[in-house]
Amino acid sequence: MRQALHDAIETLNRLETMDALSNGVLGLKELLEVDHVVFHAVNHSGDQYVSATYSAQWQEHYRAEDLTRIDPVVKASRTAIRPVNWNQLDWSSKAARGFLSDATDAGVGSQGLSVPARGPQGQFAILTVSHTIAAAAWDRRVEAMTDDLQYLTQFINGKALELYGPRDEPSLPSLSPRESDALAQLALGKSRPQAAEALGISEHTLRVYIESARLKLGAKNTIHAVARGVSLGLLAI
Amino acid sequence: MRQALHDAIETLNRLETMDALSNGVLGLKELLEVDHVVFHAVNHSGDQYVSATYSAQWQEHYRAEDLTRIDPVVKASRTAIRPVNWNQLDWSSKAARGFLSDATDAGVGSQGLSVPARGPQGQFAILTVSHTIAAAAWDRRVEAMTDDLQYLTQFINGKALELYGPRDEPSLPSLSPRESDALAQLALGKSRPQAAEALGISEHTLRVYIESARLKLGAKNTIHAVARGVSLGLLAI
DNA sequence: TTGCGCCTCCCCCGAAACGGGGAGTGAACA
DNA sequence: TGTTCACTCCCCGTTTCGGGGGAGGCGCAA
Repeated sequence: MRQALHDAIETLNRLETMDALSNGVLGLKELLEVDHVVFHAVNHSGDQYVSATYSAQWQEHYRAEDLTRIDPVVKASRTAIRPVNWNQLDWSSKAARGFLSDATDAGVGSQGLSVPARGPQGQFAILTVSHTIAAAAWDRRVEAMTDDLQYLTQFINGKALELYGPRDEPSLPSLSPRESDALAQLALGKSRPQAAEALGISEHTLRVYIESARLKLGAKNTIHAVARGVSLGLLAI
Repeated sequence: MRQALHDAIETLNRLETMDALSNGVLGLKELLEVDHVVFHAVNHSGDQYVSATYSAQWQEHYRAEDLTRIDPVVKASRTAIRPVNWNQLDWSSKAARGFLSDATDAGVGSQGLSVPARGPQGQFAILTVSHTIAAAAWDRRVEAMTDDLQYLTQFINGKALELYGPRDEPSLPSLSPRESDALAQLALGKSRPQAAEALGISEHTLRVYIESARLKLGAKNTIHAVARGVSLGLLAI
């Protein structure tokens, strides 16, 4: 399977459009021998990019109801270091059980594994495989495929970012070390007087750096500048 | 080499302390057949964690001069999707050339490859291997080792986060969807009136969500709350 | 039935931030 | 030599923020 995986990755690597990549992702269903495969990039300027083998009906329902806001899989994956086995999610709330029930009715699969991947500018994506199978059998398959899926997910995410990326941030801003320091101090919770003191400069000087950084980031205000700095990975916090 | 890599990862996986992981990282130098290996976690509450085979003198100099602020490798890796070959960095500025000169004098190695890795809460780390070799020969080695290094880096980063993580964020906050929405709108650059309008609520209501989210995040002010929300991956932006 | 969380809305006032403006020095580069 | 960038500092009026307070309805779980 590992050689087939490597071949699949080489094939994916040659693709040059998001549509082709999307089709390539859908094709992984046979290779991975699961009911469904989903690549779900949650952050792209607030938009979402989904490539899934789920039914069009379920995908439309998910989108229309904005289920990303309450999807326990997305919630858990956002803060996960390792891949998330659906078995280990908290399904205790009524909303989560309702969601799972609706999803199962829609043919999503009773078991799943979701692998998070992150990009340099705060982008976040999940590769999910799901299957209808007994929990114990699924756990064994999960143990066998986790390493390969992590590599596959990093690769697909990297490829998606490369294909999509130039539109995200045509020209990534560069902050001077002091500009970065100024925003970082604010991001760490310091007030302006405290930030100025921490950096050994006056509040007036700090303000100049904040303003300059704000303009470079194309931000509308200081909160926006800090948010962009953090999500672009420009602040050492 | 791949079987040896897999064995090394299994050994690393059994480690239970950061010191042991650090020693394990140092030991990768022989396996990878390079002059130096460095695991450099740049974000841990603003602190840095470094495990490197560089000389103690260079490490102390790097720390004392806070060279992370100007290190072109760190700068490029922060925003990189793929591993960064030092050959492809911008060494044109005097500061960058001075840095490279000092580093080379300190025995760092003339060529390097740096692999970025990210954590769910905005953590950022780099696994760097460096070697003194001709550029063309290095490029060939890079091509051969990139996939393995990406997997190795994700693994070490994940392990480091697991070992270190409980101290980072003992209890990860959970925001209600509306709280998250409120901060997300601010993070996207909207003023409070605009954010309220976008969400279809009053400014007073928005303020309640901002305050509530701020308390849950343990933030000192709104900027801090947004920064934490973004870096913790809690905001869909 | 009670308590809690989420979502919704309002008021006052002092402190802080913002938006506009002004200025300087030193180093590096064309 | 002139320009640009980074780093440094100051003023003032207006706007926004944050800390304090108040209130309601709805749904869910114990």
